Amino acid sequence: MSRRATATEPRRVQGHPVYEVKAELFRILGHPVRVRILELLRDGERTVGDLQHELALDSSGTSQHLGVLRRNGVLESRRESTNVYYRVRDPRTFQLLEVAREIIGSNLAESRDLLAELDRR
Amino acid sequence: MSRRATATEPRRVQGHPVYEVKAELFRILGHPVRVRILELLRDGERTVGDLQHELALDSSGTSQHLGVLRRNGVLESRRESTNVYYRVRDPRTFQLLEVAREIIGSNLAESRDLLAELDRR
DNA sequence: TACAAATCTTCGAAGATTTGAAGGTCTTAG
DNA sequence: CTAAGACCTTCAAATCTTCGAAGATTTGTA
Repeated sequence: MSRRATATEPRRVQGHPVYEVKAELFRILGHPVRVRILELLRDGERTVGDLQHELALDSSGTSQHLGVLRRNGVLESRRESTNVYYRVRDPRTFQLLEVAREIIGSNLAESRDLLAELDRR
Repeated sequence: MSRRATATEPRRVQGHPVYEVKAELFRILGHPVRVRILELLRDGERTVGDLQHELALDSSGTSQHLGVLRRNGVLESRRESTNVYYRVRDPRTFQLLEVAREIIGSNLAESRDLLAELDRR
């Protein structure tokens, strides 16, 4: 035996242990505007102006959040004359949103049940 | 027609629109220590001291991160004499980690392919 | 009761993120 | 070439998060 059982070397991605990269992905998704952007992109690409309008944000805020998502590989964009179209790069990103919704849904159901329980006394 | 097409009222959970609650869940998961805690709990409950040892953290840091996860409904705990055992409340939480891993995996594969592409010139 | 072990809380400094304002770049139409 | 539209960047103030030290609680045991 050359190692203790608990001292497993963590797998790495681009020099960072995987759990850090995962955390970073979640942190990137951890902003309401960015979640909404992803939801708006569920049905396909959209221009910045279009998103900006739906989000009721200014140009700066919209660009900044899109930039965070693009630089971190969640979104990609293409330019068509003066418009820039954004889309989600990996469709599994939507799965994250979907699973999150499910978890939230049943958390809610549980609190409802708990409240009903309390009422009954 | 009583409303414009784009002005849909957002669904709400505990007074917050769903996209905010989703973002919050992701934000909670968006810290390397908290991701590791969840990974350590994949095979069942663990005591605080045990986690603390694996994370190589002090008691304060461990408690604080566990507290964040518990207060937000990701974890739950039970006490057995002086030990507190933590476990993940909803197994779908692991699905989030799993999907994140897949996304990260293929992002990595893509960059590898891109680099190979560049090499070939 | 007094003590030790395990866990939790509080607090302030340091660090990271968000926001909004201002201005910059790029592209096409005229 | 110039103007207008669409998008992006920079910057500093405000806000939020993390970290570590110190101490408080809780529980079982002598």
